[in-house]
Amino acid sequence: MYKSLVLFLESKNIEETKIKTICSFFKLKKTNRNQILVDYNEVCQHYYFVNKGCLRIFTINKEGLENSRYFAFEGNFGTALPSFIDQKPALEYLQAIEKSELLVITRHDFYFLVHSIPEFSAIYREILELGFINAQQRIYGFQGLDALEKVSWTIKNNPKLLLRVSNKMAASYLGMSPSTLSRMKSKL
Amino acid sequence: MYKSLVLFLESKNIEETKIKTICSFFKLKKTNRNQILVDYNEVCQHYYFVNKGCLRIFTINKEGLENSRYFAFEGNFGTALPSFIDQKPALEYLQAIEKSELLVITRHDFYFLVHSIPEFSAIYREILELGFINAQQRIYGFQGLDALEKVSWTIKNNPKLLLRVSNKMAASYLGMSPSTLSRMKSKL
DNA sequence: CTTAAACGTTGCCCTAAGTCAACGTTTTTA
DNA sequence: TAAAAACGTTGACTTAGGGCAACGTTTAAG
Repeated sequence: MYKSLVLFLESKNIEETKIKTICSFFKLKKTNRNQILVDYNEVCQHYYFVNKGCLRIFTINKEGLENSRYFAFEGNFGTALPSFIDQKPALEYLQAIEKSELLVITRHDFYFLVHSIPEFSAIYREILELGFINAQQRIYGFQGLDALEKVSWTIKNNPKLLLRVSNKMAASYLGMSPSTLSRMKSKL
Repeated sequence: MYKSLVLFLESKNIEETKIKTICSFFKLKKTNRNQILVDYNEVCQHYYFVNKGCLRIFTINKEGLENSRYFAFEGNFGTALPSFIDQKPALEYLQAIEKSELLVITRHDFYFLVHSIPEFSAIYREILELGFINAQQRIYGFQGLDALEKVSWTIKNNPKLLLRVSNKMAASYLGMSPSTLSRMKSKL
């Protein structure tokens, strides 16, 4: 059941007993398609590891349009991180966009592991570093590119995205209208 | 000389002896206006604390246009972080855009402090968390906003930026042409 | 299984923002 | 301190991409 998490931790060269300890803090949670895990005004109290399915972080602007920030597929961690860190209302949604199996840890236990297991602290640091690098690439990658280039860039750098995710959600991630994304896809 | 760094560390409630230790790893470096600290193909080996002046991270795209990613003013840390982390060529520039006084620590010493002083590890984690949150806000903040709204958003969330930085650099940060930024400023 | 709602695609039109050029001002360099 | 280069602003023109609507298809709900 926790196989993918164990695999993930093994890939970080963590010894078996510590892996057992870490896993013992996670609980399995099954979700429906489109189930909301963190609501707009909620303060985020959990970190999620995707065993199966897919998570999305998004918000809705004043005109009612969605803006997607991140998709977490199998084998990745995801949560409404700014809220998780600062314990302020999320001002965004965390959603399972497919029927999913998630491994969930509470914030309390997460920080307990961060402080008590140096290797777990290193994993968290790595998550933050990767998240940061990823966000920077997205800023660089998107700034000054036209719509077609953004789509090509995403196919190259995040190939799962356009395959797993609806046209509408992908468009809201790419910062273009669904019509434009549709037109760009037909061009290549 | 290191007063602003000491103040910064004191604000994180670090005890005096550790502050002394931390400071002992930093060296003062004075730069000219527009001096490049990390070149495009260089691997970044230092972390910088801005005592006086201002740092900028930017890149240049294939059409020769600049794209600025981050500005660090007095009291902030800054470096070409993705390169610093991964030790790959930066593919971006780190530049002092004013005559500056910087406190510099080598990557080796930086990670030594991260691993040996838990409070310093926490500071690094905080830098990453803030950087991450900042990047997310920028993605949300800019996506779906028109040029005028981007400028207002930046005045609200990063008021120093438009005051300290040239029109051209600010435009390259905001992802719009200098002409457009100029026009937007005249509207408000 | 049937009906309704949401989605994806495409055509037409429109607007926000980019490009280019001109001109005055500031900064840099010799 | 004089000449050159870079910058900021503004106007005229162009264009990428958004809005809207139509239509067929897929998904959800009863």
